[in-house]
Amino acid sequence: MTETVQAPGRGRSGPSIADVAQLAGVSSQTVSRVSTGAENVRPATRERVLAAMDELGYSPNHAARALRYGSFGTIGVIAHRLARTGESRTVEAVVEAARAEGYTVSLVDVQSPSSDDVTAAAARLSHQSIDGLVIIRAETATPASLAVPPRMPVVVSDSRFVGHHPAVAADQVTGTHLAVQHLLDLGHRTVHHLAGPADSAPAEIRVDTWREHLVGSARPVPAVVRGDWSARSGYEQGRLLAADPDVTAVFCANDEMAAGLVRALYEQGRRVPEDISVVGFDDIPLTEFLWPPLTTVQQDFHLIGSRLVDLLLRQIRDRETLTDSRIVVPTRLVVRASTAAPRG
Amino acid sequence: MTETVQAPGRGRSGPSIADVAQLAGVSSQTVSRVSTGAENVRPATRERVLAAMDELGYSPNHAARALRYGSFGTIGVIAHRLARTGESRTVEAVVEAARAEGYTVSLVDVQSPSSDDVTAAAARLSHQSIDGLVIIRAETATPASLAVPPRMPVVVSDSRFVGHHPAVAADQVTGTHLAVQHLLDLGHRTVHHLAGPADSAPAEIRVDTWREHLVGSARPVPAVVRGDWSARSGYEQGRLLAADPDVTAVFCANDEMAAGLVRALYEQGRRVPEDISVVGFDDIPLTEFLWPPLTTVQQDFHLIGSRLVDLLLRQIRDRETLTDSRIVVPTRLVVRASTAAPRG
DNA sequence: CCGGTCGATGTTGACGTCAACATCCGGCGG
DNA sequence: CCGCCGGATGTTGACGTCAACATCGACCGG
Repeated sequence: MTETVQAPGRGRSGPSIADVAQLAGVSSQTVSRVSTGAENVRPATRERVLAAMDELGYSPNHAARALRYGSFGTIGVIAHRLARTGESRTVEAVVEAARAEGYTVSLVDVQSPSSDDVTAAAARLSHQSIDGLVIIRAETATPASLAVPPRMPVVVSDSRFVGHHPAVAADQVTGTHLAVQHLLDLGHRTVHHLAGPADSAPAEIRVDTWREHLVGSARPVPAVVRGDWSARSGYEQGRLLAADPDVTAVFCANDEMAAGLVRALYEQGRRVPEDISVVGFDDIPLTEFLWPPLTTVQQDFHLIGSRLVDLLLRQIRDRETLTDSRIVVPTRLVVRASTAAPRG
Repeated sequence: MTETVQAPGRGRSGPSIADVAQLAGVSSQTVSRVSTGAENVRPATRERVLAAMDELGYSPNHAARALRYGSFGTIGVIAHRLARTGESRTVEAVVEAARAEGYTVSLVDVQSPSSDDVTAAAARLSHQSIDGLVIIRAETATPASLAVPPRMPVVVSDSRFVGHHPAVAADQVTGTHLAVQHLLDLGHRTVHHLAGPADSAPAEIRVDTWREHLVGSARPVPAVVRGDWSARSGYEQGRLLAADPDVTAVFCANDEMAAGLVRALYEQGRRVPEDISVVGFDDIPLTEFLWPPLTTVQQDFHLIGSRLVDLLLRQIRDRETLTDSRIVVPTRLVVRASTAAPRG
């Protein structure tokens, strides 16, 4: 397709293999052998070539190698709102795992997690010579409408894509069950839910699981309250919930909203956990040092990141077709001080 | 699964310009013209080529273009501990600004911010065909020992590199002065400092500025207390500080340590701000919703990121030499509820 | 001393793209 | 009716690298 004009070439991109060859008085192929670490080069020759490389500051042109090899040593990562806790930790793990395997990472941050934006980003990245693609949180995208270039290995951190693309996802269902059951076990009659935005897939999984659990336990199901993941939205919804005397336990879809909620509750004179118990989700580093320390569902973002890379590299290296693969990374409940039995 | 039958002589990389040309019944050069948006192609021909591209799922091979043009449309980013607030927000801004200019980002996360690791990462990235390099927080690296490939445009988010590389940095000096002066203005006799690790350049700038300010104001200078940026380290140091009755005001080098510190103080029965005032640094999103909401020095990571890209692209596109450039991004003090006049 | 062998090194071509130049065609002025 | 002109399209070669094959030379056994 028609593409934007390239930024004007940077001109000479340094010395080439030929320059080194000339300086060392050998053929370019010998230089190539040295630079790829081939065995069959006399030590004296190798020394001479290395010296020439050093003198000229030579380093191999990756574009040429990529062209020759048909592979780029690069994986593309599409993320949304990179600065968010889960995203940045997952990306960090992906970058780390990729490096351990000798790959670099090309990163794109999409404005919205919609099919259109993700598809566009995938197209952009595939122009950028990548060997595979990691999509972190496709959120509002649907398997049907998300298009990735044909033959491009892909992994998605979203279990809805099972059957379309290999997926790695935290076990949010179990995590949610644990959180809700924990609150019921403490004696709460029911559990309110401060959910993430409705266009987020993980948010919806948590809502659905929360509802199922309550229904399955024959408890009343309160109306869902919505935030947008931010602490501020948690604070705003908290002000409303604080006014409702029926609320004794709130399961929040992430820790930041939980933090905002807790503050709003305090400001309205409702103590945590004495009056209202609160559970978060994610276990971000600060959670333990909030007041009170937050009971939360821990997600292992680091493991998710490295599994994503595992699965992608299996496709890239072994040409495996893994569309049905699904790796579920366990979650666990970390009980701290924000939950307690209801009064009376 | 059986792997797909290889088209003769081709690996995983998709159809080439030649395949499209054959299908459309034109020469490869005409396809190239269509794909670069050249004007001189008859509309009917263009249509035929576009249809062929579509049918084959063609997209240009970036490695070949990069080789041809000597430019890659990619900038390299070296970060340390990507999941940290400042880093991830800066990287996000860099990615966003880069995309707006038509560049993608290649990301490396180094294990340690030392000269050796950063130099190695820079070498690795330069093998990866990048047009320029952004180094976020070189921390323990020194200008003398940090080596980047010759002719490679570089920007560093660290003012110590002025004179070696163009730099963009938050105005930490002013931020620190504001924080310390704010506490002195409230009537505190002096201000303690919970610093970051000694091998971090920003941490040292804050220490030095804090000390200078106290000396300049003829106040006693307490011993520096060291954390490692984590909330846990703030908590641990907070337990010690809580035992010292002379402590009435603490300036913390980041918000996370401040959060840990506040919690430790509470646990030891010292209230914030009634007994001890606390100031943080960064203004991370949760700061406002801690209890009490934290007075802190706000850094504009987003602006830092976009300025880094500005400065880098000026070098890449215009071949400008900017080694003496330095952009200082303002910081400001956000006063919330964790600071007050000392009792009595 | 000679053919043979094997390791070191050189030569050629191809990866996909695109700029420069070459060619081809229709139309138009003379 | 011819030749010229300009736009559309085709052909060639080069970007830097490396695999495959070619060559070269020294050493070895007979």
